[in-house]
Amino acid sequence: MEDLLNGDPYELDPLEQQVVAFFVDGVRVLGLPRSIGEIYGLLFISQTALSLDDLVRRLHISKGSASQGLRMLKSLGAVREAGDENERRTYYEPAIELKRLAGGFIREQIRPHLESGKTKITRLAETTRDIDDPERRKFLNERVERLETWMRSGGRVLPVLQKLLGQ
Amino acid sequence: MEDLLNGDPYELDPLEQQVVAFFVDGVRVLGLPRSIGEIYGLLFISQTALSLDDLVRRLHISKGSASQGLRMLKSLGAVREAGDENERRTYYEPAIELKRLAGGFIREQIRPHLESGKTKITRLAETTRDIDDPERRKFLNERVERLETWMRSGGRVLPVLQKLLGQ
DNA sequence: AGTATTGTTCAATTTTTATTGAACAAATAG
DNA sequence: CTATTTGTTCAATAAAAATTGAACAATACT
Repeated sequence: MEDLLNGDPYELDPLEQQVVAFFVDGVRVLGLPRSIGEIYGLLFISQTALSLDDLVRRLHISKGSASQGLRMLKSLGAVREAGDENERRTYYEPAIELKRLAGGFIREQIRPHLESGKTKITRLAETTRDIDDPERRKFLNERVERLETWMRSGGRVLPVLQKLLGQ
Repeated sequence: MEDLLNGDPYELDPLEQQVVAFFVDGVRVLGLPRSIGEIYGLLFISQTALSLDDLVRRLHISKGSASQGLRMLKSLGAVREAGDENERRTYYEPAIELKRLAGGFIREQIRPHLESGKTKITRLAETTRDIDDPERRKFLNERVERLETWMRSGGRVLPVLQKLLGQ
């Protein structure tokens, strides 16, 4: 409101835009909304911690988006609240260790699906038992076992992934 | 059209529905459309190869969806055309080796993004060089290096992933 | 006490993405 | 050659997902 004559002083400079765009693309690959990429991107390239209000003003996103975006980023361990405990508002800074980022993503977005997948396969195995035709049942059992193998592989891969990314 | 009195003989039985639902959920995690999961799911649980038309009739999806879905599944190496070269229409069967599935997904969906990411970071590094303030430039260089480290880690992880899933 | 500020929630809206179906091309059958 | 069958393409439509913004709660300031 207090910018007279000249452009909005909160506008992103070209480099900031480039970085934000980079992360917007990045999070889309992970299936996360663009606002997540914008927020993380701006934090990533900022030398100082930013408040929710800073993000709203500089990215031109709504308070709602910023609030929800920050919540998700916190749950992923991708941002943390900056020190200053006695400040009125809270400021955020990015976690930049790949280990932390990958770990959060695996924990929040991948593991739950793996778990629910295992449950569903168990239920599938039960349904398969009720099939009358023995030949059909044999085929189905093979397929269910295949799914179980997939899940086991998935379970084995995640820790390795985390180890490889954490250094 | 030729079903008299009774229900559509093409309707999925409960077990088929369960499997299809499983794959619909599965592909959503990967960021792929539900029709992909439906098609692959039905192929996965079918003892015989199915034609495009079979998929349309049994899943109640349009020819367009089936055609596009099969194209993507072929590009991912997740389905192949069944033998019978002299048949009029082509029949499809699923690839069920995790190695093949993961390999296709990595090749088609992950590697291209990694590559374009590297390119963008190179461009970022160039932009950073033009920054006047030396302190700001130093900070930016650190961040760009961090991104380069991430990409290197990503590049190192993929082959390991493939190896772990292939057995 | 009242008033400002900071942040959350969620129904309404917008934006994005997937799906449909009609038009079309290619290939085979009659 | 004409019909039919098989499959693709893509503009229009429907469905899903993200974003907004107004209402609200909580806390701090005067």
